Amino acid sequence: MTPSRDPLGPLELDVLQYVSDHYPISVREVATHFAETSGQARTTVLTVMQRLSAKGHLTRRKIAGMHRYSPTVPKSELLHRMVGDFVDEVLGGAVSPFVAYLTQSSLLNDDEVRKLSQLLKRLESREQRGK
Amino acid sequence: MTPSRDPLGPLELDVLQYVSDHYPISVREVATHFAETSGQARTTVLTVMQRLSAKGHLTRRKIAGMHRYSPTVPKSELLHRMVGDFVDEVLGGAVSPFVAYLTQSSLLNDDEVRKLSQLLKRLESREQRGK
DNA sequence: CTAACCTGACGATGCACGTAGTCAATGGAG
DNA sequence: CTCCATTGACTACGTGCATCGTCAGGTTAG
Repeated sequence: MTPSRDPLGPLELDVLQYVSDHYPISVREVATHFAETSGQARTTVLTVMQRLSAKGHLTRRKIAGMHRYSPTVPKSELLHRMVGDFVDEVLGGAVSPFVAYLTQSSLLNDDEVRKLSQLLKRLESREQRGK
Repeated sequence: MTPSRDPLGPLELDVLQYVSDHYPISVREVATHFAETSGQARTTVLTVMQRLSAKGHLTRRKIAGMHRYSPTVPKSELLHRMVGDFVDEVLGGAVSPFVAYLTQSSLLNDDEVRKLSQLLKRLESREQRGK
């Protein structure tokens, strides 16, 4: 099942990302992590993961008597979609505000500037070939 | 009052942005717009705007017998904060996913590529002076 | 001045998410 | 085989947002 484009809540997002970084993972492992970092109860994490599964963001297989969860889409695609949704819904499709954000903040390190530079070159050549 | 960093719901966000683009604006005008575009009732818009005011995102003055709303912060700052929140909360502070997103999509038009280019120049010179 | 109309305050409902308890099933230890 | 610990399903509740109705008070057209 393809994940729906439902807006996820903050905890759902955190859990999904954690699973994406550690799959295949059991509820217990995820619960332990979130119990330590944010203090949620095991059942809370379990519920969230069940909801995430119901929404199609996670799948699970029964291995050695317990469920191990994995994301339905790779993390790169997950991030891509989240960024895309943000750009569409919040920024109305315009990336300019993000560019403006970058100019005002000092978030970028040398490496990221380099990546951005490469990106730009690629974009320019692509644009010239008529998008 | 400074707006709180509460996560806003989708409609709250839309309304806030619309007000930011048309302030000072009356509830009626906003309601008419959203009635036409998304079909919400006047009272829905009114309620949302009251919540937005309560949260400190909007202020209002009584002019000619009715309230006219304005944002408490300019739109540029609003967008800046929204982008910042998104980067922090969803991307965990890393802008790389954003860059990756840009490389894979054809969202950028010539103008935005140009802006990006200028941004990059500024960034490079800044980086060289040791951030 | 008064009635119709507009405006805004309040209240009510529904749904989604965060939160977590309880209980049943399952699997492993003796 | 039986008992305990782990696991997961189900249920429940509080809060926040979307939704809108109602009603009172203010404004305006006659």
